[in-house]
Amino acid sequence: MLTDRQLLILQVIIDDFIRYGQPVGSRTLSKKEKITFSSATIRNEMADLEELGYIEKTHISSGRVPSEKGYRYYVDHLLSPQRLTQEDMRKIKSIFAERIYELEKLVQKSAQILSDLTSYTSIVLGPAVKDNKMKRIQIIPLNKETAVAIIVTDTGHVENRVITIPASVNASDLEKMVNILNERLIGVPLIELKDKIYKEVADVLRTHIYNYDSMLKTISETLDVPQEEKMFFAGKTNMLSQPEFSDIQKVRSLMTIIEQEKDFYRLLRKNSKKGIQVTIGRENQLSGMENCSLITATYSVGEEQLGTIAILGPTRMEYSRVITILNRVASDLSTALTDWYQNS
Amino acid sequence: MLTDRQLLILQVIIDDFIRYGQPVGSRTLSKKEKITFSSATIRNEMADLEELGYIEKTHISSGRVPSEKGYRYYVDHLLSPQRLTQEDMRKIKSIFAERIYELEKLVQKSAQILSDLTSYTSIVLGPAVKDNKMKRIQIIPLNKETAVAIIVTDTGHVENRVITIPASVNASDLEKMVNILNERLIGVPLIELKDKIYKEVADVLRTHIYNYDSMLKTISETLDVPQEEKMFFAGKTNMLSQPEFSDIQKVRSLMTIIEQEKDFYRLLRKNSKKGIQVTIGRENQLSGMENCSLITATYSVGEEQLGTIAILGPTRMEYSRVITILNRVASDLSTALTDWYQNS
DNA sequence: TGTTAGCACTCAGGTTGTTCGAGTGCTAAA
DNA sequence: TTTAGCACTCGAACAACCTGAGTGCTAACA
Repeated sequence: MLTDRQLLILQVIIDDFIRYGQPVGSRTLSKKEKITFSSATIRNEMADLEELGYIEKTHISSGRVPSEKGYRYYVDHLLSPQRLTQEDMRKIKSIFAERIYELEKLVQKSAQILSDLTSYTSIVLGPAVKDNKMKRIQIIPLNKETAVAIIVTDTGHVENRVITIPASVNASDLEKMVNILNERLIGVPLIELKDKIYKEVADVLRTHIYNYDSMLKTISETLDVPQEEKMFFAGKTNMLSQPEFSDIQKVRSLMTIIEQEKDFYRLLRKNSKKGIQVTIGRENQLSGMENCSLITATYSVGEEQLGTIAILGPTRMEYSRVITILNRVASDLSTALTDWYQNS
Repeated sequence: MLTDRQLLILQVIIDDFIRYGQPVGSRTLSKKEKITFSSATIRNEMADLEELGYIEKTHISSGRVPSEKGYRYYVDHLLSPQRLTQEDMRKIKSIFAERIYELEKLVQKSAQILSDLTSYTSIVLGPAVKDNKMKRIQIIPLNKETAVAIIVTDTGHVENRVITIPASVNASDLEKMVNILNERLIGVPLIELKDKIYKEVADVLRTHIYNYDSMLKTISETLDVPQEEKMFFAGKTNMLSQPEFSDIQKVRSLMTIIEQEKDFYRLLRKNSKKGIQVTIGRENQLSGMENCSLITATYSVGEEQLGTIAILGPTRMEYSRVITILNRVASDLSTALTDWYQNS
């Protein structure tokens, strides 16, 4: 186990490194207020800390730099709690300044403000459409072959897609079907729609509609709702200002990951456990993210978890500040949404 | 005026520089097949070309590099026409491989393929929603205060927004109004909707609907259609692979512009004259784009111009190839869309 | 008169050597 | 156990030097 003094030194090293981005030497440390012993003592302790894997040297006679293990320990045990400034609070409140009517807009704005506050990149995983409840289905013919299918949910979200209509289906049948669907399916979560149709509505349809079979295809096309939550980015270019990304190679590999979205989405889903999650450097298991840390928090309505907000920054990230901010935004977001859902 | 020999030299210099990205010296030039005279002669000619402002030196004893004026002349007079390879043609055709049902998807795919083909960044300005014609309006109440307003256009595009409903408006009035709007406004371009309402539909509404005045707000909220075309990017990170962007500063300022979208949109609109438009370096009048050129082409249905496709690359760009590709894609896109509009 | 060979000159970029400062580890004394 | 002192290491910054690619100019040539 680490001694108290070692912990102190580890903490001060990481704090300093996060602040200035330069390897920290024993002399610098000895000048810190909290540190009452000499640089030689510090050197001895640092040698031990290095042997244990918490800090590293960039070259043989350099100051020390936190290792991933060091950051991990720091995040788990050494974080000094932060208070938000007035200014920070003001910005966070500004997310909710206007009355919200659309979830997506709110979520997008949150991402924007988060990246503003932190100067890192922020990512928000939006509420999953698949959990919204059906409010209304509408099919509007465009011409002989095609129509627009529209599904409105209880949250005001609108899903729409262009579908093909089999030649054998006529307009009145279509209308009848839409009516039946609207009668039977209100309040059903979108993800369950397809299931429900086959189990409960099929019989009714068969008796009322002549062309039931050829209509099946149309129905299932219509109800093909995207499974995945939308991902909103803000401040993608913020990372370019971080000194660790002065190397164009690193920038490229990171940007490629962000641009691809798919792998990144999966990574975010993995982290979507409740509360604050921190993954550091290679813990992310995505090449190109070796120098990055990801901090995620979840927001919810009542007990139901709705989505994830996250900050992507360099491993040398202001963990404490970011965690405080994320916590705050996530909880404010949850409160606002719970309110909103109750009133609608 | 430039002599034929000077033109030849200018052309070969630019061709070579575009290919290899290195300043071109007289010795290198003298070895080219097309060039039959000695390096000393070339040096004399280059001195003249430099004096006239077509080429520049990077330092006192370096080879020559095209100036913006040089590129401008090259693009206007010296482009050697290119033929597309089989592979290029195949990729372009793949845009139209699947039957298209939604304009936006097609346009997005075009952007993707364009950036693939060129390794530059591509931007597509989508068809303006405001020119689409009204097919159906729908207002679906969510709760006492709010409703979703949906406008479907003849192209299958769906616009939707959440609106507030004044307490004084009741459901049946709302329904009545929607019916009247649907009767009177089918086929009207979205941009004209608001106008039309006040001029032609207002009277009908006033006589049929009790709560006309308080409903005005609802109507105008509903019909507030975005004026601007959507902008689709593809290959944003491609620029990172260009050697001229090995400097992180340049990358940052360029990315910031791309990220902002607003200025960029305006720039693209300025270039939306018919045919191929090339703006080189500072001609773009956007700081951060000094090292970039923008090539745009427009696509249309029949005579009506619908949107713009563009390639953003370094000034040292393969103008000839890009122009050929853009021309091709724009014309194929126009043909496909004209077809599509006729059949619907 | 236009073209070319030759030559002196310039400069970027790579290599090498040097110095400086920040840092280390080790040892011996407190 | 802590600390002062010292020898040592290394990176970064800098100057000196060399090389190669390139230029401009001049004088001779066709």
